[in-house]
Amino acid sequence: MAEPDGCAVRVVDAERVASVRERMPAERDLADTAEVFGLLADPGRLRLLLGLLEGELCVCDLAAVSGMSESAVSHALRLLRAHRVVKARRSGRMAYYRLDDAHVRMLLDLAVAHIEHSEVTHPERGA
Amino acid sequence: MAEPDGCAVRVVDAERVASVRERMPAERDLADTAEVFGLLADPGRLRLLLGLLEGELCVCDLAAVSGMSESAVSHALRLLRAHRVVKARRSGRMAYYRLDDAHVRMLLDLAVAHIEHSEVTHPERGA
DNA sequence: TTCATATGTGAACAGTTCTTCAGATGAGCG
DNA sequence: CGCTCATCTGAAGAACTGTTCACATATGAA
Repeated sequence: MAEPDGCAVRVVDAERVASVRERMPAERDLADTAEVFGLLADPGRLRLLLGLLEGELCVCDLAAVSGMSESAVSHALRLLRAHRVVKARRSGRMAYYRLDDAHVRMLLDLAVAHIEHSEVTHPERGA
Repeated sequence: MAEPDGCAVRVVDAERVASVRERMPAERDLADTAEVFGLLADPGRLRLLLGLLEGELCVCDLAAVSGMSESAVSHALRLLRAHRVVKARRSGRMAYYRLDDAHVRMLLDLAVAHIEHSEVTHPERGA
């Protein structure tokens, strides 16, 4: 206890601060979580992942679906692959990608639900 | 139908592509969603928001909780405020912030649940 | 093998983001 | 009023990100 923490930061509610800091996840978990959110923080990658929600697609179809160049898609997929968010299945010279992270799928489902719901509550935005 | 879309992209499964594109949310919704994820894609902001999960805190306590400088906290809070993720209550010269977005709270809860769960499934990471 | 095709990669560039520093604002106190 | 303290802000620089272009790899067909 009584960790000085190196920072000369004033504190108002010391008890709350201590309690919140105790529950704060480890730095590594926070970084991992932030990274996952970061993967979803790009409209292009979001389009790719939403496209994969219903099943696997090959790279060229993902390009068609997302409107991105095939190179951009390949770079994006490499990033997603590196984080085990998608998985590739090769068949001949084609590569079929699919979602491979249940947590990310939940986040995507939640996002879709939110978008659809906001189309109800904010119909002025139109389709 | 038969939109050329300007892009000369080959397509393998034209039917799937058409179906997926039909369900694809509007560009604006995708951009909004990506922005929200982007707000959560930073360990510092994540610490601030997790700190607010249990109730409001003033800026200096948020700095203590997150280990960030008060200036960095203020900048982060301004960003979150601009996106209506947090809300400020002023009392004298203090500013008390609290979460103000049910959707973001859900995402945070989901993240916390995932972190706690992964501590069970990957105990080697320790606390 | 040679060719065409599907995907993957590296380098470079533009745009964005995060932090810090210095100072501004604004409230309370004497 | 002048002073202090809590918060906010703008500017500047470093670091990161996403895209493009050119090329590499690899598979299947001829």
